[in-house]
Amino acid sequence: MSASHDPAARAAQLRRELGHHNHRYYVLDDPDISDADYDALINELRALEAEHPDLRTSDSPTQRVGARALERFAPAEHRQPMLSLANATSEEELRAWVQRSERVLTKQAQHGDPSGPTLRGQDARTSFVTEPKVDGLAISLLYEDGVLVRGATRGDGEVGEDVTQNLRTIKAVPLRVEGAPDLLEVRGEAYLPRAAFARLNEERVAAGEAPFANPRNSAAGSIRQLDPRVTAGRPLSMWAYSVGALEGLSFATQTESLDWLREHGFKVNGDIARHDELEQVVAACRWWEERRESLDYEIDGVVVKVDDLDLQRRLGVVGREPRGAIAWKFPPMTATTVLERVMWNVGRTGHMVPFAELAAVQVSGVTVKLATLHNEEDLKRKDVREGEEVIVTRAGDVIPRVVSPTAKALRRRQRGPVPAPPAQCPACGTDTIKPEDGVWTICPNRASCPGQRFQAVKHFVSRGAMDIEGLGEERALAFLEGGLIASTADIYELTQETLTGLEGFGELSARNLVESIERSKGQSFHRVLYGLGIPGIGFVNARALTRHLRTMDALLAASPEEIEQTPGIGPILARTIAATLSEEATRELIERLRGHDLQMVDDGPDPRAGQGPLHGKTLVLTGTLPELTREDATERIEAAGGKVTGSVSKKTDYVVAGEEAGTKLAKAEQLGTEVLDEAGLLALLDG
DNA sequence: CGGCCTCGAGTTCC
DNA sequence: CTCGAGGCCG
Repeated sequence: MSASHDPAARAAQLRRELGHHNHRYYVLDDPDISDADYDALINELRALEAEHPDLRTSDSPTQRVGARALERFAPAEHRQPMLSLANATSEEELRAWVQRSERVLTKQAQHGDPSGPTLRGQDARTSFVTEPKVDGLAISLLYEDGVLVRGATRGDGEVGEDVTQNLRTIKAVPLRVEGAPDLLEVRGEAYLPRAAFARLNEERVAAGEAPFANPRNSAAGSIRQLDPRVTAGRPLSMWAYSVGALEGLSFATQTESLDWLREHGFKVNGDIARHDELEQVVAACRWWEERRESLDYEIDGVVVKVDDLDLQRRLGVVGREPRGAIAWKFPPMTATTVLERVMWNVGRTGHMVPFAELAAVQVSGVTVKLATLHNEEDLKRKDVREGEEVIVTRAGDVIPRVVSPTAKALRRRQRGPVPAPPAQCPACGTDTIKPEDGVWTICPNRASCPGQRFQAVKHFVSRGAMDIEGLGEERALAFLEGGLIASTADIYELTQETLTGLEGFGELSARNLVESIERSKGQSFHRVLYGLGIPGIGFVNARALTRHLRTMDALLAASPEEIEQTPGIGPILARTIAATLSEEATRELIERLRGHDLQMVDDGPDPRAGQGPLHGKTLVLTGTLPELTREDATERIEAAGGKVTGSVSKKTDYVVAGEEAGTKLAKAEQLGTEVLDEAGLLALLDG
């Protein structure tokens, strides 16, 4: 067999052979030739393609390493939205989901839908498929006539990023699918095997580079590399788990589609199983959880799907979540480590806030060194001591939290003292006090404690208050320490001249900051009031007060009794608010801000005037909406007479669910609260 | 009195 | 997002 005879035929043969070897090696994990022999084949093909550029095809194995770097990724619109999944965190929720699915199907069947679901006996019953929920990056692969034409990330579910060049470098991604229908979209999870991740990190450390925090992050980061050669250097793999858009072929069940994918060169997890009974589903979830640590890939749960694809479609979509599938999430991971020290911070209102310094430990994929201890009472209740072992978790899988001492720590005969709040404020050294009836030890130096002032400035510039872009935590601290500002009002006296030349400031950034400070003067009165940081006036109460009393002058002149007339404000809050407002320091701050033309009058709609379409309705927002920001949505709901609260209860009329809706959506389902997506909300707003 | 709500605070990733 | 404390309201 000589290349000189017929280059085209030889090239085709090499491609076929290399495709076979790639599949054996990367998908089946069972190579049948040596690496050297493989290299010889690919080099021969490269040489051939270099000599005859017209022989180079986009599905050639040599094209797995893209040639040039991109400037940024093009948007890639999904043929079918890539939805997120509802979560079940307990067996009960999983059972509830199964029962609910079957109930919905039964109801549809009873309504005599002629093409209704298959019934077995009285109730609609179906089989379920359990699949590992791999912690990686969801991707979509689009094949036209069997050739990979586009690979995309999930993005917002509607539009992702075109990362075709990078996905081509993944050996488990077939570039060509023999016997594929006209159009085929395969969905899967790109991930970095644990062993490969460990190796990669060793190499990075050896090369003096920072190691990656966890396989998930490095997989996501690798795929979003602009230069595909970097991606090619990362040993990524991919599990295929479903078929999206499809033309020229159809599947009756999830199982059938997975079998097809497996037979056509995709890597499909071999432990995916089908079950007829709920008990088997639960058992499978437990089985995965037990094996979790021993797998070569990270999983954070199990996806349970209704096997019958027609039934899946019938179950429909609520919010952004298909009802035909659910993610059974493993309980948040905990870890054991040593509580090295209990430290204290000063909160905005002067509270001493304890936090834990921990011996660094991995908790569900990230390194944790600090964790909240909440407050003094909580600290006492938890019964932890410095130098002892504690259990750490991540609340909502995000915020590190000390749960309790370990059993071992509790068994110690001689335990250290219960950590006590400091006698002096850690920020200003003033003697702390603990009011008789209070839970918190406080720093009484409200006016000039640098800790409290920092918190006050941080709060004032924050997103919910004046939202001053370019003035974050770090700069606020630098300005305070540099003596540039002493209070929030001083922010409005910063000029381009004072800023230019300061550490980190050029002419441009100085101008930008001055501009955004100027812009913040347009923020509405309720934001200003909230920004003052008066105890008891959070975002909601600020809104209520400005609505009710309309102007700063009216508020300053109001007696506690008058303030109490505001909906949501009772006698206790009214008294403390009036007291704080009458303090000299508060008055002075307000007058200075007024001097800088901040809004002191509510120009919003008078709630008594309009009766909007949402009048008297309570809504809860959860997840990320496709278009509206949370603030926009809140504003529009309120303009329509509705109220937005933070948690779902019996009083909630609607839950508006977006991307990655959390527990609130689950709660809504449980209570039977009506769930809307953004379009549904907009429709309501229009009446 | 009990349910519901708001406030205030923390932290890590990108 | 999540939690505890505690105020508000029916």
